[in-house]
Formats: sequence, structure tokens, C-alpha cells
Amino acid sequence: MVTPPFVADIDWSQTDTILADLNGKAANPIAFNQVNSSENTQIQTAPTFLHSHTLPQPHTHSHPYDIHKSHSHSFLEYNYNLVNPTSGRIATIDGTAGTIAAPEHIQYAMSNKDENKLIHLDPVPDFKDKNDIKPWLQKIFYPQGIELVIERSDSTKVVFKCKASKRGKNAKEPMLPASHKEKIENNSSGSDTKSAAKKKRSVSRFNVCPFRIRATYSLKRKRWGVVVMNNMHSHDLEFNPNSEEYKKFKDKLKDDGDMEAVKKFDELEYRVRAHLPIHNTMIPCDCGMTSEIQSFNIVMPTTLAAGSAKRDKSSGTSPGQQPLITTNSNIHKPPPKKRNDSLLQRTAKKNLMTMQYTNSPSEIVGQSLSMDSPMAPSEMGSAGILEGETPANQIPNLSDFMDDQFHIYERPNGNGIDFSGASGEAVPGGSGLPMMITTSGGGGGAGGVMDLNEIDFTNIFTKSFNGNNVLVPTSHANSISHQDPLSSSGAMHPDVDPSASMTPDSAMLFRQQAPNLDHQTYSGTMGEDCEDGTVALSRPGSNHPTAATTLTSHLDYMTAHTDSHAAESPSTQRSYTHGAAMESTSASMLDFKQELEAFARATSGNSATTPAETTNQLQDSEDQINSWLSSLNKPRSPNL
Amino acid sequence: MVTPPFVADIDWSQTDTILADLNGKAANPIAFNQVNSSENTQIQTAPTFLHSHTLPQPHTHSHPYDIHKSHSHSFLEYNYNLVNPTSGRIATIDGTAGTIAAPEHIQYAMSNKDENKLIHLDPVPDFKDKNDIKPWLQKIFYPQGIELVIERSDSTKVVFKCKASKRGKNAKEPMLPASHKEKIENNSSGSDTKSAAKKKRSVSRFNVCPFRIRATYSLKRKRWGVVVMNNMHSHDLEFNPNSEEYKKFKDKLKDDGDMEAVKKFDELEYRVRAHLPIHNTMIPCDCGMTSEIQSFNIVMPTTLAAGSAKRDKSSGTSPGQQPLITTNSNIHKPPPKKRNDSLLQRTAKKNLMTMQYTNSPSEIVGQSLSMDSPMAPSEMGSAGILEGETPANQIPNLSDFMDDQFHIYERPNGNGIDFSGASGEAVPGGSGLPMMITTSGGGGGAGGVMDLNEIDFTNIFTKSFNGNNVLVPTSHANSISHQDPLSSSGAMHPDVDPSASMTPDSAMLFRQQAPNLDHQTYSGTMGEDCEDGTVALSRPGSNHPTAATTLTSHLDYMTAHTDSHAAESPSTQRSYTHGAAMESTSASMLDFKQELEAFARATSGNSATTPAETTNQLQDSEDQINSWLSSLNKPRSPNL
DNA sequence: TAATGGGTGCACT
DNA sequence: AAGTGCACCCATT
Ligand SMILES: [Zn+2]
Ligand SMILES: [Zn+2]
Repeated sequence: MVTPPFVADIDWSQTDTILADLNGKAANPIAFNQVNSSENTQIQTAPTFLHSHTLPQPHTHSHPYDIHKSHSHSFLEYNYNLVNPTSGRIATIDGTAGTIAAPEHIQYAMSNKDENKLIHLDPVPDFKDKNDIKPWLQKIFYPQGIELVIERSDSTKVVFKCKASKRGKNAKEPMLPASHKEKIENNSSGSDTKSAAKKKRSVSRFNVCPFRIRATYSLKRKRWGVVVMNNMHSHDLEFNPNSEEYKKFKDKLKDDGDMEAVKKFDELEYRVRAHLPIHNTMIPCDCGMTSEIQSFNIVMPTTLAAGSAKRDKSSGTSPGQQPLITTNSNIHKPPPKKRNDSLLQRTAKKNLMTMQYTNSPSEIVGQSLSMDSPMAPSEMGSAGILEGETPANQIPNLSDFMDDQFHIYERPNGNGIDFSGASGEAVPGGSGLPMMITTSGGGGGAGGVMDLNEIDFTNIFTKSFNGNNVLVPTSHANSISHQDPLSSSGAMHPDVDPSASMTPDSAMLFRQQAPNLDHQTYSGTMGEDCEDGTVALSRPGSNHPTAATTLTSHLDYMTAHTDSHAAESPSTQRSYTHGAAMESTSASMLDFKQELEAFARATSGNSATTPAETTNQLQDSEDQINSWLSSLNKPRSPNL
Repeated sequence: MVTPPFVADIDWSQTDTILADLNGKAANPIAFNQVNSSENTQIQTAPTFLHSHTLPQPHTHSHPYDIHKSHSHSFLEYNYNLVNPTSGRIATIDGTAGTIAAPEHIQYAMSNKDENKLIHLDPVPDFKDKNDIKPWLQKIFYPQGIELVIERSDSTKVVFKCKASKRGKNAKEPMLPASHKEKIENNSSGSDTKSAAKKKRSVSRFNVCPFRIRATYSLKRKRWGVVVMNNMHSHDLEFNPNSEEYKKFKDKLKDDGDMEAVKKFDELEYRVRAHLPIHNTMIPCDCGMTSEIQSFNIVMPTTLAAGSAKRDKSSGTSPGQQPLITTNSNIHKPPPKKRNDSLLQRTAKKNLMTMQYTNSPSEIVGQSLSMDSPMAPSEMGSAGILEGETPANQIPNLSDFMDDQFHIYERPNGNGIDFSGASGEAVPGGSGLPMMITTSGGGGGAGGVMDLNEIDFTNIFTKSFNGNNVLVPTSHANSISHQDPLSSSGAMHPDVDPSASMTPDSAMLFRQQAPNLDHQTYSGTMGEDCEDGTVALSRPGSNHPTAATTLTSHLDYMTAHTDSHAAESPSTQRSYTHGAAMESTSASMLDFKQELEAFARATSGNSATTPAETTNQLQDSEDQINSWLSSLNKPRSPNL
């Protein structure tokens, strides 16, 4: 039973708040770095995960640990902070919100210097099994539209990356690996063609995303550390509830009894299937990992979708050659040395390149020193900022793991590709980095019901977590059910039913009302307990997943840093939602759906429907991105 | 205990025959296509595996099958024929015999059209388990200096390729994947650099060999078929007894009770460790798979090391930029269309491009038609020759498997790299395809004790099998023990003791006397039962592994085709060497060692000692090779 | 398991 | 740190 696209029967009363906030981007009280590459530019913002834990356990690494339940509020409660380690340099953002009209390729990335910073996640559960890491990360990154796979692993390391997009659906554009295309001519004289096809294992252009998460086991600390590397993406972020991997993940959640996480993901699924913005539910938590977190210079990337506009697009329906790279939020913008802002200046609607936290000069290196001792709050101001060469011995007490992890390798000249020079220029032929918006779901995405272009979502640093930064999927436009999920779920195809695959006890989650959009940004120290240029916004009464919700989208520059804490206090928080979970879903689903629909309709005016993947000429920029990626992954710390 | 390089105490009496034959290359009674690229050029020749089976079982696929024992003479008895399916185009051969002085890189391959043919192996045991295929192939290809690994597999296919060379030993040259080197300049403007780094999964330049073996399970035939694709190599062939994989393989042989194979490999190991040419021991076998084999157009590739001489080398010690590609033997050289012989003509000492079997014009396509019916002997003349487009329906009775397998894909224009144009020209910078002579063994190869340059080994089509085409390793020069293997083996390091890791009962294998070198080639129908331009030479009294031995090396053009048969007649042939196996090894080892030493000394005059891997500028040609390889592996049969 | 080719997850090395 | 062996996939025809 195929359901029509998501269009009608919207109760606008539910969505007023959302819409107001959506259009209230300019209302940001604080300067916000925002760059819009073009009309099609949209933002995929990874939210800041904020919440307060109870049972503070400062400076201890020995809290009880239960990967699946320790933070029983499931993925809601990872209160990581958004800190751009170095400069705020980021680029335009090109998202997919509203339609499939995502850009096809990334021509050039902006200067990759800043994006090539390490972002440490913390707190990290004291994983006892390497295999526990991935589920934990999945709980964090699935809501961000990032499906992680393991690139490499061994007993002391796990490297995650974005799952390669499946070429099956669109299957139009040939794989890049074969290097057929560009070598057509040198049949008889293979000598002078300088098309140097550097060989890697066959990789489609859907598998070039530089984003990496590295988990490393520190023998000294006897703990796993998690670092986000290359916090950007060559693709749009999309949460795909139909993914097999996701299903497995969710099944595992169920098997592990992490019902709260299951419910949250149920909610996420529903919203995503309905093309609704994700509500950020926040759970305040004061578990008190703050000190420890500070010592780890915790940051939670907010994977922004930043793209350099190659050319202006008159409408969202143009087969975008638009470059796109999804990067993270920024903070601390060091004086742009050799930095090419042309892209940003040209394409951004609002080019708020205000340098925030310039009090942390580029010379601030090795800031994450006081690892084993609580970092003074003033130190956090520059935490995460690692520019240039870090003296190897600046951090005497730092464990080896952190030593290495924080040491940023200033790539030797040429040992990488700097896209800054070309970021603003259109490339003839429109070759670009492979990029694909896999609308993995069932039906083809016919309708751009929602177009979030021109809508500059401002990231709100609430304490919400759930569903942050999950782009409104555009691929299921024609497969969205208009039926009541409750009454039709049994007959609907899982792929087209927004409520499909939801657990029965997730209904209560949808009772949460319209999101409260907080357009708070900051350029300086603010927030509750952050003095380091990060923000920790607490929302009253948001102690549980059903509390405050936030729509976080279209954020160009978002910087946030909260007192990071998460920590393991399973005994107090575990599975407290179980009791009330098994209730009727009908009313809440309806309400929620109406809200969703209202939002969808409100944003559908700008159109940009089914933008269709196009272009095949992405070889060059692909190569560059690849080279760049290769260099990014090269040894970072030559001296350490 | 480190043993000095292999130098002294040689009993020349044992090696006279060898030496005579080594120097008697010109004595070939029959025109032989030989191309020597330079002084350093040596030949790695994959021998023809010839033997006669008993118990003919024509046209049946249901012979008893025992992977490990069916051909109980172990790897000696795979009597595959050497048939170059298409033109005899092959190139210079650059081997490693004598020293490590193998060329480092392959600059260009010659025109790859001909090499891009499929070679069917047959008979193939009726594998009941996919995992049985690899051991079987290993028995065949280990002696050829090819270590196979699985590239990809599933329930219906297994694709093998050469194991990537380990860069650990030399570890000098950086990996190519990062694409650092050539992209150093485009830091600020990444737009116009046209260095298109086609991305594949990270692959070192030691992992670019195009050689493939594809095993495919045919549902219709309910059998596995094995096809050799891209019968050439980007590297020298070297049998590495120290390989972990080889050890496992050998252990498996032992576990499976295939003691004959174990002995043969023991012998092979000994010879290889002692830098001795491999004796080709042949076991006549008349098991009678001939008819069936014919119907399958069986060919056994003889993986020649063919290299296009990029430049003349004044001495073997020059850090060779010498291009090298290892290809297979040839037969039936169709009129060279678009074929570039410049390389061969320029670099060869003896450019014997005599066209043999020109009676098989290029129009002969689809020769392997009478698949299910016994192929008339006359038909075999063109068997394996597939030039250009093969009419899809020429082979009505051919199974689908064979249909497809034999259909050679005439690569569309540009869909591949043709090195012919540049094959003869030196490339500035000497960039070349990655090539490495991994002297995998224990100590560094200090001495070029043996230099087989200028020695044109002629491949003899005897019925010998064992150790064919295994290059004399050069890397163990300084680790060759001069002690009596018998008395010293206990104290010697396995890596330096030629007799190390030998099974005790392998001694008798070394009792075989000096090899009988048969310099028989053919240019026309000859041999015992081949009318198709293939040769089947039977040696009197060579019914067992200890029989005739053949030194097969330095063969440029070798074409051979025997009535192929192998087949499964385990009952008659199995493990007939077991009884006499458990004898003393001392005498035989000594004898053998003397022989080996004599040979080594005799050929050491030309020097080319430890040529040391050099050069780092192989990006361009690497790219070309890679591209070419990619195209080679592309769909071969667009219309079928 | 129609055949055939290739991408890629991921742990081993 | 990363190459790579291998298998589980999926693709096209
Ligand atoms: Zn990504
Ligand atoms: Zn090879």
C-alpha cells in the first residue's frame, strides 16, 4: 500500500512555534557565523548534546559502566560540546532538507586546515569490549544522519567512517575506480598522458567521505578514547531508518533492553519518514563528569553540511553541481592565514565570519594539557584549538593516547590538497567530489515537499539531544503515508509508513509538544558553566526525553561547548521509561504527525523538489578530495 | 647461525649438463620467440605442465575427485598446456634469477591486448567445497613463483590474485595510495591541477599485479571452472618458501596427507633456497582426461616474465628502471595489428619474433567450440586463440560457462591502456609500475651469486612438472648454508638453511641427477599427440618425480600446448612415492647441493648482484598500469 | 546456483 | 597506521 506524498491535513496550530523559529533566523541574539552558499544551500547541523547528569563523578574514570544503559536516557544524553578546535573556518552548507535536491558533487572543499582537526569525544564509556564502541557511537551518530561503519580495527583501535552510499538506487553515475573515463585516448601512447591514476582499492565516489571517528585504546589510561577526525562530509547527512545496519542496531538496542534509546529512535524514525524536523529532546543531567570532561577537552562535533558554492543556482531543482561538504561547527577562528574566504563571501547570504574567541590565538597549541588534572575553566577557552606544530613535550602528564590524539599535524607543504583557492570558483565541467543523497527508503522520492532553502535554522544549544541534526529526509516524499500511523501501520509497507518499525511503546515520546526553538548562539563565554567559549544552555523542565525539543537545522556556524559530562550512573537512570512505555500511540502519533505535516507544508514553498542526482564529471574534484583525504589521514604528528 | 653466501665447494661434475644447457640457448632446434630486453633481462618461465594420465576418462566430468590426492603426484602432475589464446605477443622477460637485481618498476607494458585473454584451466577437480580451490591452485602456482590470495569470493566465485608484496622488507618507497607525491603543488588552488587521482581502495604499488585467476561455479555444469585472466605480472615471480601463507599451505598438505606434494615442495624449497634452478620433474600420466581437456580448451599459463625494456642497461647492477611485466607463453601469433614491437626489437638481444603457428589467423575465433564433443586434434591448433570479436553463437553446444569464458572482450577504444606506443621509450624520471622482487627470506640478499643474464634458458616441454618456472631466488644469497643440510639443519635457521622446513622423507627427491635440459621448442605441430601447434614432449623413463628434470628459465617466447589432461584417477596414481620417501637425505642433498652450487657459480659471472630496490618515481606508469588493469578487468563481453 | 563483474565492511597483519 | 585478505553483498545482462 503506497501512501501519497506528505502534503495535506495539517494542523497548523501545532507548528506555529516551529515555523516562527524557522523564519526567525535573524533573531539570533548573538553573532553567529553563518555561510550560505546559494539558494540551495541548506544546513545539516549536528546539534550539541547537552544535558546534565546527576551524581557527579569528577575526575574519575571508574564510574560504573554499561554501554547500553549507563546513560539510560539513551542517545539523548550524550552531552557533548560543540567546539571547533581551531579556527571557525567553515564553509557554506548545503543540505538536503526538504527535498532530494541535494548537490551532487563537491567540487572543492575550502581550506582543509581547520577541518582537519581532531575532536575528542568525551566522556566515553569505559568500554570493556571493542565491539561496544560501535553501538555507542551509533546511538550518537545515527540521529545525526551518519551511518558509521568500521574502516579498520584491531585490538587497540577502531576507525569508523561513513558508510559508503549505495549506488544501486541511482546507479547512474559510473564508479570512479576504473579510471576508464579519462584514459580513453592514450591507447597507443601511454607515456605522456599525465592522468596519473593513483590506485586505491576500488572505491566508488560514494565512499570518499573524509569523516572519521577513531577510537583508540590507551594502555596507560586503560580506556578507550574517541576522536572525531575530519569532521566534514562529502555528502548530505541523512538518517535512513531503512538501513539494514540501522535495523540491526536497533534490534541490538532492543536486545540489550535499552528501551529508551529504542523509543527515541522510534521517534526519530517517525519524524524522518514524515519529513519532519527532528525534535531535540534534552535531558538535563548533572552526573558531574564536567571536570573530567574538561580535562579531555571534550567536543562533540556538530557535523555541519558545509559546501562551497560553485555556482549560484536559480532554483533548487537545478541538477546541482553544487559542491558540498559537511563540516562541523566552529569556534575560535584564528586569523585566516592563507585562508580563502571567497567562497563564503560570495555565496553566503549571511557571511558572519565574526571571529569568536579570538582570544585563543593560533599559537595556542597543546592546550589539552592538563589531562589528568582538572583543567581550569579558563583553559577551556582554547581547548581544542590546535594550530600548527604542537610541541611534543608540552603536556607532561598527558597520556600517550591523548598526546597523540591532540597533536595536530601541520601538514607539510603540499602534503595535502588545499581547496581554498578554488573553493569559490566554478570548475568547468562541474566535476566534483562524489556526493549522493541516498534516499535509501522504499519509494523514489518524488516530491520536494519541504524546501528549507532560504531558511536559516539557528542551532539552539538546549539540553536536548534526540534527533539532533537529522536532516529531514527528502527521498520518501512520495512514500509518506497520510494515514494515521496507528491505524495503517499494520498494512503499510515499512518503508513508507512513518511509524513503521516503531516499537509499540514509543507513543509517549510523541506527546511532546512543538519544539522550542532557541536561536541562541554565542561569541564569547556564555552558557551555564563554560568559560571557554562554549555554551551550555539548560532548558527548564527538560529532565527527560519528552522535555524540550529543538529544531536544529541550517546552522552554518555553530559553536557550543557545555560542561561535558555523561558518565556512567546506570543505577539511577536506567530504564525509567519502561513502565509508561506500553501505551497507546494513536493520539500522540496523530499529534506529532500534524506537527510534522505543518512544518513540511510551511517550508514547501521554496520548492526544490526531487533534485535528482546528476552529473558524471566529478573525476577531478573527486581526485582532489581523495588526495586531500589521503593526506588528512596521514601521520599527523611527525615528531610525536 | 648465519651462513655465508653461496659460493664455494662446488662439484662441477654435477652441473655440466646444466651449464651446457644454460649456455646452449641458441641450440634450440626450433625457432623460438625470444626477447631479451637487456643484460639484466632474465626469464621467469612458467613451465608447461605435462604428464600423461592413465585411465582415460574422456568427456566425463564425474571422475573421482580428491583435491589433495586425486593427482597424487601432487603438483607435478597438472598437465596443463601452454597456450597463448591469441597472438604471441609478449615482451621481454626480466627475471630475478641469480640476483635480486630485478627491475624495480614496470614503466610500460606492451600492448595489453593479447595479454588480456582468458586462459582456462582444465581439468579442474570437481570441487565440493569452495575452500578446496585455493589449495589446489596453490599447488599449481606456488611452484611458479606465484602466491595467490583471494581477492573476492562468494558462493559461486573465487577470484585469486597475486599476493601483495610486502613492503616491510625494503620499506623504502612510500605507498602510492596517499597520492602525496604528485599533488604537492596544488595547495591553494586545487582546481586546475589535472592530476586526477582516481581513487581506489588504498593499494600499495606492490599490489597492482593484473594477474587473476577466477574460479566460477557453473550452475549448469555443477562444476567449478578456473580461468586465468591477465596472464602477466607486474613483478617478478618468486617462490618464497618463507611465506607464512606458504607454510600454512604446506602444513595443510601434510595434514591432508599429500606427502608427495610435500616432498615436491620440499625439493622446490631446497632449490630455491640454494638459488638453484628448479628441476622440472615430470610424471607421465595417462589418466586420460585428454578428450575432456580438449573440449575445454585447456591451457595452463606459463606466466612468463615479460618486460619491455625501457632502456638498455650497461650492467646488471644499475638500479633498474627496467619495465617488467610477466606474461604468459604464447602461441599462435596472429598478424600483429596495431602491435608495437618496438620494445622487443630494440631491447632484445635476440629478437626472435618468428611467428609460429601463423596458420592460425586472427580470424580464428571461437575455436573452442566443440566443447561437449571431443575436439578433433586439428581443432586444437587454434584452441585458445581468440582474437577480436567472437561470434556469440558459434559454439552451439558450448556451455554457457565456456561461452562466456572464451569470449574475449575486444576492449572498446580507450577502454584500457595500451602501452605499446610507449613501450619502447624511456620515460623521464623512470617512473614505472611498482615492481618488487621480494626476497622475502631471512637475511638480506647480499650477493648476486647467480646472474642469469645473457643466459637464455629455453623452455623445454618435457613432461616434467615440479618446480617449473620457479625462479632461482636471489635474496638468500648471503644466507645460504654451506653446511651439509643433513648435518646442520638442526642448528640452522630455517630461513637460511636450504633444507629447512623440509620434510624428512623428501630426501629421495634429491637423488635425481642433473637435470636434462631439453631445448626443444617447436613452431608447428609436434610433440606426441598434439597436432595443434602444441608440444607434448615425453621423456623416456620419466615416470616419476625423480625422472627428467628441466631447467626452465629465461624463456621469452614459449608456446606449448599439450593434450591437456590431468583429471582424477586417484586410485592409480596416488601417493606412489610414499614408500621410498623415508630415506636418508644426506647424500642426495649433497649431490643436489653441489649441482646447485655449480649452477650458481657458473652463472655468477654476469653479476648483477643485489640490485637493490630503487626508484620512487613510478607514479605515472603505475597509474597507467593501474588503469590498464582496471580496464582489463572490465566487462569483456559486451555483447554476450 | 543464470553468469559475471565489482564495491566494501572489517579484521588481520 | 594502514595495507590487504577475504567475504558479504549488489550490480548488470
Ligand atoms: Zn560522511
Ligand atoms: Zn602477479
